[in-house]
Amino acid sequence: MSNIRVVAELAGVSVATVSRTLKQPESVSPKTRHRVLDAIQQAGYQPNQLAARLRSGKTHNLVVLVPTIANVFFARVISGMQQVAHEKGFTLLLSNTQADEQTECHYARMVESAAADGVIQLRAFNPFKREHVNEHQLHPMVNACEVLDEVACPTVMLDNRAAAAAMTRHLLALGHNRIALVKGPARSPLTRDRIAGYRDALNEVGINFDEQLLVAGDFSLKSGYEAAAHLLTLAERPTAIFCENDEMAMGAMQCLKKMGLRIPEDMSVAGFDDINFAEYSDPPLTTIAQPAEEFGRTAVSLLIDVLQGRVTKAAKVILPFELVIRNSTGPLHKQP
Amino acid sequence: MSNIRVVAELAGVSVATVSRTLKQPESVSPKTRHRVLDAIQQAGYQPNQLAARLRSGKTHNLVVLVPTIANVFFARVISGMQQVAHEKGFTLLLSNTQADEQTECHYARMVESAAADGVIQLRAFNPFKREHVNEHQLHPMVNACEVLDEVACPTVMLDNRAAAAAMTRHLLALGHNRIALVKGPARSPLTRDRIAGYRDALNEVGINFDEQLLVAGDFSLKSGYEAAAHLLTLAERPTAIFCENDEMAMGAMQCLKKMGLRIPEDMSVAGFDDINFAEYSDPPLTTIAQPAEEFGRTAVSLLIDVLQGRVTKAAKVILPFELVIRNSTGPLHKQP
DNA sequence: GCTATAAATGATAACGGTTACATTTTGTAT
DNA sequence: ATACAAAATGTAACCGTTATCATTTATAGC
Repeated sequence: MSNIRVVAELAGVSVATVSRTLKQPESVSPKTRHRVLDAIQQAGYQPNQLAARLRSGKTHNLVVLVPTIANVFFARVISGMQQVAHEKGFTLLLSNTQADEQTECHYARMVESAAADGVIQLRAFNPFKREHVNEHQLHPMVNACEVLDEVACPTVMLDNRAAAAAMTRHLLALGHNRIALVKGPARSPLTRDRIAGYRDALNEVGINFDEQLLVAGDFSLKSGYEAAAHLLTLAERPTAIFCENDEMAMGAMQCLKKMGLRIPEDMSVAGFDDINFAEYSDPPLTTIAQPAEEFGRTAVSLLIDVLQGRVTKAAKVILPFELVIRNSTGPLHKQP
Repeated sequence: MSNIRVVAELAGVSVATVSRTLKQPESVSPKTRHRVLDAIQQAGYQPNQLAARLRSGKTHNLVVLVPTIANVFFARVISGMQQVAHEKGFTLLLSNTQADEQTECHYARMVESAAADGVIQLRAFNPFKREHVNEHQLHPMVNACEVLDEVACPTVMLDNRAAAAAMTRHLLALGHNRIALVKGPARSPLTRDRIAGYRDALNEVGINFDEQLLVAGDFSLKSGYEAAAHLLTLAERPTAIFCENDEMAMGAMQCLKKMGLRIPEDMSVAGFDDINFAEYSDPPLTTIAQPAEEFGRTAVSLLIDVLQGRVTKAAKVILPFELVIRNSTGPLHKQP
């Protein structure tokens, strides 16, 4: 592999001139510029990024900590990240952490060991050690999707509370007054906020919160199925099930249909995220649309701003949601 | 950020000894080892990877070229890759190429510019320039999922032809003799192989191939929907639809149900991949299960072997598939 | 105590760029 | 032609490691 010295010799100039030809072409006279470019061509020269990065101290790598890539929503978020990263000359180092804190810390440490410039964390966990926390200094990190409130860190989020309230109001407006909520992972702030929104909406119309109607889930199809199965065993069944993501809603629908219930006549079902499959489920799913790709795009762009010193405050960017009403929710039908 | 010199001074040894303490601890006497480790601790020293990589010429980065991360199947493949990469101390540089050749070449060039050691390509396209092809030298590349036959390159694949034949035989055995096939992207070898398998099975029982029953698709839910809609307009309708992936099968089912057809009584539908949603669709989808995570694991492991010179031939690893029969396929019911 | 050998450590040159500073060349005004 | 500023180019230090080779120190055998 040829290096800058070979090119310099070939062009009959110094290595500095070769470097300048590539980095600041305007500072090199047209005729030497041509000579150098010809030599580069001839030598098949590709500048060694490692060397350049070592000298400049910038890796142009961004670590992405994602709990599970196999999650359709996250896959879309990453897709958006990739787009902006590519445009701005950055590369994404992907880490599928399975929500394992040790793995997250391991990858975050790549920043300290100069293997990456910054981190995008899609989960509510701070992978940086306390010791390194400098009160007035931002970590080179951006938090997206799931809010990490303990640490001052630029964040891209949805108003989950408002979104959950909007969906709950939609169900209430259809006449439902026993609405079950299938939660996400217990510790997630996302879950907490959505529960809050759900309660807000119930309070508005004076319906008492019933603990029984809150069921644990983990965002998987299976947990949605099981949650629905559990709800059907209750003495006082709900008439609507609001799931904190679409996968669980689809799992729940599968269970309900298997038990012979019609959707939405016998039970309304709602989801959250508006994944591709939501539109194609049977019946098509009522859900909250989140701008997944936009989450990714904004997060990367924000992180680059932080790295380049253009952002110095832990700003929060709130992205809009949309209530998408399809056919899985409908008016309450009185049981005969 | 403290460097190796600071640590060396702190421990009262040379930089070489510090380096050795970390890389080959056995070559350092126990007492200096302790002294050095203490100094490292005290200085909060993290070796600079950029420097180490520049010197050693290895980046421990692998570029992954994936057409669309948002594809559920690929997401699982990447998940498997990540697992092995992490275990072996490698990092994945993710590139969502949207099947754009220019983007693919751009990322592949990272190998030449020392930003990555190798490439895993999930699509049938060679991102390396011809000029660099050395007849007897392997590219630092592994091809997975979609076979790239023009270039000698280690490959991880499924016997798509056999799998498609197996599914077609299953449908034939149920009494279907007009079986439609919804294809993937036209240029894909994967599509070509699956068509070949489909024809193999038809030939075995002496059914003539009908061009009309071959419909174009692009692996999206929408294209499955449209393909089904088209098939329903045919004068001689098929009684079964075999889609080259599960998303299209789910799109097709949505269309059929909307048109009032029952599945499988009026029309059997089969997919390919066995994504999570397949089990939870209505009805649960008959499909070909592919070991997606295993694709990823094998690909990474193979690439590392190539990089370390343990593999010098363009070996093909063929992974097993499994015919998963659920309820979307059933015996032919004669129309009244 | 004295070699011969092995083990541990040190000094220093790479790795391949970038960049501050020094030097040369070019251009312009007198 | 001369002086002087501006533009172009060259020189060499530097980024933080690792690897090679030389040197010192420990170990063993006699």
